[in-house]
Amino acid sequence: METSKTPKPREDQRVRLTKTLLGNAFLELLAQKPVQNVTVKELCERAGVNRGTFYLHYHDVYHLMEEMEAGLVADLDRMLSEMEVITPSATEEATSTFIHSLFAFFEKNRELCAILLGENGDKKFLAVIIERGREKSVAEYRVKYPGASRQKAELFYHFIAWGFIGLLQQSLQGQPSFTFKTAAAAAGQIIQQASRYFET
Amino acid sequence: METSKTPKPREDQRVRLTKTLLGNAFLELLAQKPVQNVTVKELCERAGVNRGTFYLHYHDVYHLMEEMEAGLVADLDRMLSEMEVITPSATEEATSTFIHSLFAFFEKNRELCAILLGENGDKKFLAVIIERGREKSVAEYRVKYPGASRQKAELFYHFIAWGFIGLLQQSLQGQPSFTFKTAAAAAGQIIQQASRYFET
DNA sequence: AATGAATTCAACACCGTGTCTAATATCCAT
DNA sequence: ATGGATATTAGACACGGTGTTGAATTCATT
Repeated sequence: METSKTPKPREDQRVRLTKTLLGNAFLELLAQKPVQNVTVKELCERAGVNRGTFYLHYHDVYHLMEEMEAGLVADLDRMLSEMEVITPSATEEATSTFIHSLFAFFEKNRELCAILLGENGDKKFLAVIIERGREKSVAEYRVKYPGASRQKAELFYHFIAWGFIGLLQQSLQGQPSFTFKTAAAAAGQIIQQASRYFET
Repeated sequence: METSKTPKPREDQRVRLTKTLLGNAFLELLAQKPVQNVTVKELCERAGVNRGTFYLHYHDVYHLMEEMEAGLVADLDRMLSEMEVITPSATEEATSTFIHSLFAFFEKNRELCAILLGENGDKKFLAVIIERGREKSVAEYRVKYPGASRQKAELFYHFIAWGFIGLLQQSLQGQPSFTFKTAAAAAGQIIQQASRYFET
């Protein structure tokens, strides 16, 4: 038998079209108002799609949003696994380029990410993003700093991850003094210094 | 004339009652479902308050939520101004106790904070909290590390603030390994190490 | 006790929702 | 290219929550 799962017959062209139309219209609306104020009616009108068609694919607006998030997370996972090259002896340069790659990823998907991470954003998305990097990062820390307890590594990771997202979020919101480059550089340096926490 | 502003005739007992009833019922519901699924109807039924009365005080559920947030922020501001004692030469202990105080504050208002900072929480609240501490903290950094540029201080603050909230949020969610004490201690140590960023 | 204000109750039109049907348009495989 | 399958459309429907109103009533304050 061939790959029993995910034969991926590639979605019908019509479906892809309507989904794209809905997605674009959704982004336009989210740039104006929070999700909870986006109505299926106006969304479909803007997209030029029949309201009934929407319900053929999604339960409600939140379902649509989740699907878009899922796509983004899938891309992120793909990127992370590509640089899976485990770095037990991660040099400062390695982590630096890693951080830069992350920033680049979010920069590439700027429009959606700015919305999901901005005010009116979805905190679940934030939680998922952070959870995605947790296991791998904690494992890496414990290799790098053998003396550290699991709890210590977890505490450190959460602090660092949130801090990272904080700078990233500021960049995405278009703060002029928070360029992607400067923010990424700062994140790298701060994290490096903070790592001394393990020598406590 | 007496204090022209905020004569504070103290709200009528009746409105205080209805507001507390609504507030409590709101918290109960928020523990079960996200805000966007809370309906005015069920909220009033649970609170034992007439639906018309609700509209006498609030536009919608979000208005109610904002008022509760505002109260919390006001308390926080009060607490911050009380320890206004500017610490140009802030010792490690001073910042440590400061962090501990912050954790204590959130612990005291645990129920509401856990909701506002948890999944389904309000990202605006997070933004407000962080903005509240920004100016003062940045100013303090620039006194402590005279060589640091404003931008550098801002970058550092955002990273630290988000990291702090990250640990706090984990504690509030009741992660067993993230006690308030351990989380506060970790935050203090990590921040202390990270401060070396200014010596870069 | 009297005044003023807050609450209640019922009713109202309005709007978005979610579902359904039949008709139409479009895709995909043969 | 033609077929059958499938997606989209248009319209209608009941349902439920919304936000507002008016009159009656309860309650707090003086």
